[in-house]
Amino acid sequence: MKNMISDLVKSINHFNGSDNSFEILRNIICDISDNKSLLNEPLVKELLYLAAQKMRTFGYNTMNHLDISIFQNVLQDNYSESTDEEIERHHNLSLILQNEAINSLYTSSSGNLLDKDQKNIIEVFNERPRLLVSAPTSFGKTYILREIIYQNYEHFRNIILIFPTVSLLNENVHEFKKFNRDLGLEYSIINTTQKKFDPDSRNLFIFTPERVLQLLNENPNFKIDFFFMDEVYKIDNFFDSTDSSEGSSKEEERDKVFRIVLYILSKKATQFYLAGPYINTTKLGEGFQRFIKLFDIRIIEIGVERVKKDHIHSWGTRATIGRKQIIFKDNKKISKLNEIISFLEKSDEGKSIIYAESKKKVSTLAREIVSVTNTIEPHYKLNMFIEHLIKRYSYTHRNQQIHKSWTLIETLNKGIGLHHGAFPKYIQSEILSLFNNGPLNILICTTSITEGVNTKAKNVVFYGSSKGGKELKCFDIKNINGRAGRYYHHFIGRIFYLDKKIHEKVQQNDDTLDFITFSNREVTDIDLDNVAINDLWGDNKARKADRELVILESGVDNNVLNKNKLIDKLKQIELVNLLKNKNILELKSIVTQCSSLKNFLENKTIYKILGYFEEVGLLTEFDVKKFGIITSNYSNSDGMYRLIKYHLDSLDEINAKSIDSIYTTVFSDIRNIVEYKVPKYLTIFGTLLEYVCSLPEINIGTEKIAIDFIIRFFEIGVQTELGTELAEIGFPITTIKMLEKEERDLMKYSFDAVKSNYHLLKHQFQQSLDSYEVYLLENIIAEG
DNA sequence: TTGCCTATGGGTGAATATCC
DNA sequence: GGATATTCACCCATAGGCAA
Repeated sequence: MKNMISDLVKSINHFNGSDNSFEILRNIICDISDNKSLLNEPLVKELLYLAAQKMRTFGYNTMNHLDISIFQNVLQDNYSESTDEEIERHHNLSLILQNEAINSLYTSSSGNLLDKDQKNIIEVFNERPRLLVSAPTSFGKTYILREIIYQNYEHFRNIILIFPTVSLLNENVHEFKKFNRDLGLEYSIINTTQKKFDPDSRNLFIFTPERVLQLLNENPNFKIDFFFMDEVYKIDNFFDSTDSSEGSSKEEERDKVFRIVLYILSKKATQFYLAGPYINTTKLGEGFQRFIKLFDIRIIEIGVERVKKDHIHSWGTRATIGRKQIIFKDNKKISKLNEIISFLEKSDEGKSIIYAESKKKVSTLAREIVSVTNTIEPHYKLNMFIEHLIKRYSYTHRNQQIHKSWTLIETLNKGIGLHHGAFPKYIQSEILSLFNNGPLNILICTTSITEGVNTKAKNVVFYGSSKGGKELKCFDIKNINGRAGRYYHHFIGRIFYLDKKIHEKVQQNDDTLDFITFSNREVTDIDLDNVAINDLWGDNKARKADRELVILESGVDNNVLNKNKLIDKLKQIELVNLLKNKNILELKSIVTQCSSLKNFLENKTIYKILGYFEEVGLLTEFDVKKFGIITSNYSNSDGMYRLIKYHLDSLDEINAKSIDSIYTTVFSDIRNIVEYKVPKYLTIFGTLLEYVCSLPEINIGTEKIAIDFIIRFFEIGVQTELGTELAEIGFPITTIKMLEKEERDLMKYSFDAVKSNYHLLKHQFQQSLDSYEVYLLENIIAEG
């Protein structure tokens, strides 16, 4: 304790603003603050306060509930006339003045106290408004964003904020609504492409890259003043391969969307702010360097974390945690994990995330851990949620209720959450919220947890040492580590390594982020289609020229091809030619089939359309069959049951492994095929069909085509206006489908009508919904 | 979907290193 | 020098890729 104080004094004196001295001082502050018993000491309080003020990192004082008043006892004393005391008094007075000076300097115009690094970023932006910031998780990147928007309110009329996932959109919509209201700003906050907006007033779009593309397609000349892109490393698939475990084939990877959106917006808006964690800005690829130069972008790299990270070597026979030690009884990886978990549980060391390498591994690990974990106290909301999962997703098969073999249910009952990309969005976010604010203390997850979602975990345990089949990159490891301890919640985050290789790898820093559009490397055809020839380099220029020639010769209107930016233009041309050569009668019948959902479903039009894609080589015969069966099955009101039943029928034994794999497959199929791929193909088809029909030589009226409605039906899975709105906010789709079937009268209302008359409809809703669903619905209504 | 094949990673025991 | 810890090499189970 005495050592700690003298170390603290020494480090305060040695602090000179360098990363190194910052880290040393931070480690001491965090170590002391993490040990609450030391905090009672008035001297410790004063020193901690001074240290944080000196670092201009005010979060530490907020977390320790320290402010200048801790010095007041000295001030309020009646000083005698002795000279020493006067000096002392003088010293304290100047301390207060100094403190006030610091605070007013670091208080932003919106009234928030900013850390030194945060303030610096805003100043740099105001000097040169194109910025790339690399900063660790929970550094406050969106906090800075709000400050930038506030300071530039006058000339930021239309703003786009880009986040990688829909759940992040919802989180940020909430925050920005509050920001907009609290500071009296006049932005309309728009997060879906369906929502109408007035281009001449102030708009704040909070979109995924896909939604940005759609916005730009529909409003090609729309003026954007400023945009923000979070997790900007996603433009480079080599750098980040988190998505590849999703089972998506190469051509579906998302990096292209990020690249194209960043390319288009950079050319459109003069001001932007790009952010991402752990980007080594001294090792940017050739293409990224050109991008920086071309757009005159300033780079800021924040290397040091605010939270101290304890890296705990757990691959050997023992693990040392501060002064405590675990001596492993067994050398098996799984038993070590169990020992770590029970250590953390017993010593009340906070919430933990366990990293597993695949969805399957998440379930198997869960099953092995659950047997040694203690049962938790009953928790009202958790129980409601479990009841709901059972009610909506469990069925009886061969006289067995399948949820009894569903690992998720078993683990939730024991206070363990599972998290991976396959679960429906609302299940993912409920599990996260039960982990962050509820009774779940352990979360077993894949890289899905790094998708920008914030958690309150203090510990991370590396069980998995790869990602799907692939090797974890240094970047991935850092990103997962970033979840250990959260600034403003913890001083220390712990990372347990069960594999030495992972710990070695995290020390290296050899990942290179590139923007291949501007590089000499071979880019994809889709990149070529969306980039101006003058911006390309190397062989890509010639490739683009060749393609342009083919496109020109085809005679197909380029504006039509541009509407679907993510599909190879040459393939689109092939499709146009295919449709052109069809018999007029066949085209007419397709148009009729697409005129209403009823016709579409009755004629099994989906097979015919997917068949066209097979003809041009975008799909295989197997895909067409599979996509067709799954979408048709799911489009029924008992779609979930049909998909699960299909797998159950071919099952020889009901056990946890087989049931888990059924749920994972069904959930993944719904996300991948029903909600993503099929709508994508239908959208292209719709565009091209309308184009072909409008050609003078064909000339078929297309006014009746309702393909947009059909697409939305598949994409969201529901039919009514109210259902669509509810689905968008994150209400369970299975539940909406049930309501659409059983409560037709109720579902005829508009969302606004339900909102304002909820007290009258309440009873009717309660009859069909389970208590968790009622809770969700009431939350949605309360939030408006 | 199914089944085969390959790559991977975990477990095991022997060999080597390290510590007292 | 002995005991313990760590590393290494090998084997096997398994998951995931791939093709029909």
